[in-house]
Amino acid sequence: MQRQTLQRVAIEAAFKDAKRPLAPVEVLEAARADVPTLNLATVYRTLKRMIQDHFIHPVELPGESARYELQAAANQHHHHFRCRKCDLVYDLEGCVDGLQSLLPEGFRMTGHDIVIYGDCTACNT
Amino acid sequence: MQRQTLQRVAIEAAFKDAKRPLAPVEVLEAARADVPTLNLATVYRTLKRMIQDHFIHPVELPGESARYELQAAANQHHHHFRCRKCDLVYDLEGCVDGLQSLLPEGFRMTGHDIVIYGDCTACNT
DNA sequence: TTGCATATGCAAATGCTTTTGCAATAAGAA
DNA sequence: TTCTTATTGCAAAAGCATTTGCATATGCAA
Repeated sequence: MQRQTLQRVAIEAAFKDAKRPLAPVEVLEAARADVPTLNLATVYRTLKRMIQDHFIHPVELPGESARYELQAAANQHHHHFRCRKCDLVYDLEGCVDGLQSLLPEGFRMTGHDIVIYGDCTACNT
Repeated sequence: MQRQTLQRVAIEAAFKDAKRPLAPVEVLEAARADVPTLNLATVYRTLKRMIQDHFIHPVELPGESARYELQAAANQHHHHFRCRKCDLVYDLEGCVDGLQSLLPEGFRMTGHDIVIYGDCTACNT
C-alpha cells in the first residue's frame, strides 16, 4: 500500500499552496521548505504517482517542459497565463467563443488550448 | 558569402510546397525527394541559417519540439490546428475576440497562442 | 517493538532533440 | 579551368528533462 511520507505530504502541500501550475523544480524548491533533503528524483516519482492517482494533471505550454496542477483545478475548463517577466504560469477562468469558426471546411474540433502572454500583477507594479 | 546549394534549394522548396509548419525530420524527408543524401545535421544547420535570414520562423506547440514555417506565413497573425490522427499541423486564418476579458485585474496581455486539436479533412474522410 | 515492504537519496543512465569536429565536396569568383 | 572557402555527411558529443539501480532509511501492520 501507499505510504504517507513527509516528502509526499510536502509535495501535496506545495500544490495546494501554489494554486497554479508548477514545474518539477518549482515543486522541489517549494517542498524543500518542509523537507530540506527532498530530492528531484523523488519529486518525479511522486509526480508520476500523483498523476496515476488523479491528484494532479500535466499542463503543457508551447516550447516548455511540463508543469503540473491539481486535478481539481483541471476539472473546470480553463486556460493559462504566462508572465514574460517572472516566468510564472497562472490559471485563467473562462473561455472564448468563435473558435469553431476558425476551422477550414472538413476539419473537426475536439479540443483547444489558449495561452496568454504578458506581465502579471506582481511584475506590473 | 552564402552559397546556393542543392540541399538549401531543396529545403526551401519543402517549405514552399508544404504550406504548413514542418518539423526538422519532416523537412528532411520532404527534401530528400530532391537530394537523397541530405543529412539531418545539414537540415538543422540550414534551419538555423534560414531563421537568421528571416526566411522561416519557429512554431511551438504544447509538449512538442519546434516546427518551422515560412516567415511570410508568420507575418500575418494566425494560429494552428493539430490533427490528433495524423499529427500534422495546419495554419488557421483569423483570430477570436474576448481574450482580454480572461485576464484578472492587473494583468497585461502582450501576446497569445491558440491551438485547436481535432481531425483534419484528410483523416475525417 | 519488531519485521518488512515501500519510499528515499544519490549517482549513473536514458531518451530525445540539437550541435559540433573534421575530412571530403562542391559553389562560384577569377 | 583553377582555386578558395563555404557547405556537406558522418559520427560523436552536448544539453535537456526524466528515469532507474541500489543500498539505506522509514512508514506502519502485527
